[in-house]
Amino acid sequence: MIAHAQPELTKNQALVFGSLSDAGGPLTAYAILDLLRENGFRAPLQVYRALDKLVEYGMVHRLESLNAFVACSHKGCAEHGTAAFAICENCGDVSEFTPDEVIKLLKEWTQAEGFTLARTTIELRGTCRDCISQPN
Amino acid sequence: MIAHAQPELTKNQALVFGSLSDAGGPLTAYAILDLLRENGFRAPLQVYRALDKLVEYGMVHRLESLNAFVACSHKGCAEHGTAAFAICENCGDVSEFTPDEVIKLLKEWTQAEGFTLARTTIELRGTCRDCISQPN
DNA sequence: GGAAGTGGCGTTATATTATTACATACTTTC
DNA sequence: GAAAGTATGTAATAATATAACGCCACTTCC
Ligand SMILES: [Zn+2]
Ligand SMILES: [Zn+2]
Ligand SMILES: [Zn+2]
Ligand SMILES: [Zn+2]
Repeated sequence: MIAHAQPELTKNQALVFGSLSDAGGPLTAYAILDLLRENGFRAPLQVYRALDKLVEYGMVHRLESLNAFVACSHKGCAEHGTAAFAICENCGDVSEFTPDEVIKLLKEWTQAEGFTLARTTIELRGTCRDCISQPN
Repeated sequence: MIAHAQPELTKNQALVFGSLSDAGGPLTAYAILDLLRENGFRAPLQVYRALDKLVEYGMVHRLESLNAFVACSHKGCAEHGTAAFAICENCGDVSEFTPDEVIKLLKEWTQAEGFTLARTTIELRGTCRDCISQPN
């Protein structure tokens, strides 16, 4: 949908994206900061500035209900339609998916309302299959 | 969907709900606190505790992408299905709606995934009809 | 009545998340 | 080389949210 070529990342952007990719799940900005202190990071703004760009490039998604960030789950972060997220409140796992039919319905609603849609947040909170089947 | 009888509100809950109803739009917890200082409010917890209950009762909704709260737009706050919100980034207006078909599709996804859904956040950001037609 | 439990409230302090402001450095463009 | 644009570093602060403690009112159970 949003067509971004895979951009050259600056040093800080690459470090932040690496942290998120390695984590394999959501991290808060301050968690990233702590991970990157050994790489010379000293202040939150270094993280937030990189995150702003990475989100703009579509390589990282912001989870509004967690105030956290997660690397896009797609290979090479190819551009894709609006994403939705299922967040397990037990283990913290986040599943990204692309509910095209849902997006289509929401777009129809906005068009009927005359609302110009810029950005859509869809976040499901609950318990993932693994946590249900393995109650610890 | 969620069946809550209209509960008796405590004094603080009534004050907070009144602020949100009067505002006719979203307020942050600290904005509510400032509004209620003349009513004796002194600390954020007084607001947050009331908001927790009001959200639990379904009378107030939390807007995750704004870190703000809004009174339910339904008369008497009758229980209703999962709500979605269209938020105008120009004028701040928030429209609450109940996209039942969207919710149905999302539920189908969660059932297929074995994900036990507890709570759904759907927030659309953009520009409302009025702000489009009256560009200031 | 008294003990124990529950829920709301008030207050202080603190934690967490995010931005403002200003200075420096480097690159691209003309 | 000047100008503009972009990335960076740093300190300070703003904005959002919770922890911890004690008090009071009320209920329930013996
Ligand atoms: Zn993605
Ligand atoms: Zn889980
Ligand atoms: Zn509602
Ligand atoms: Zn508007």
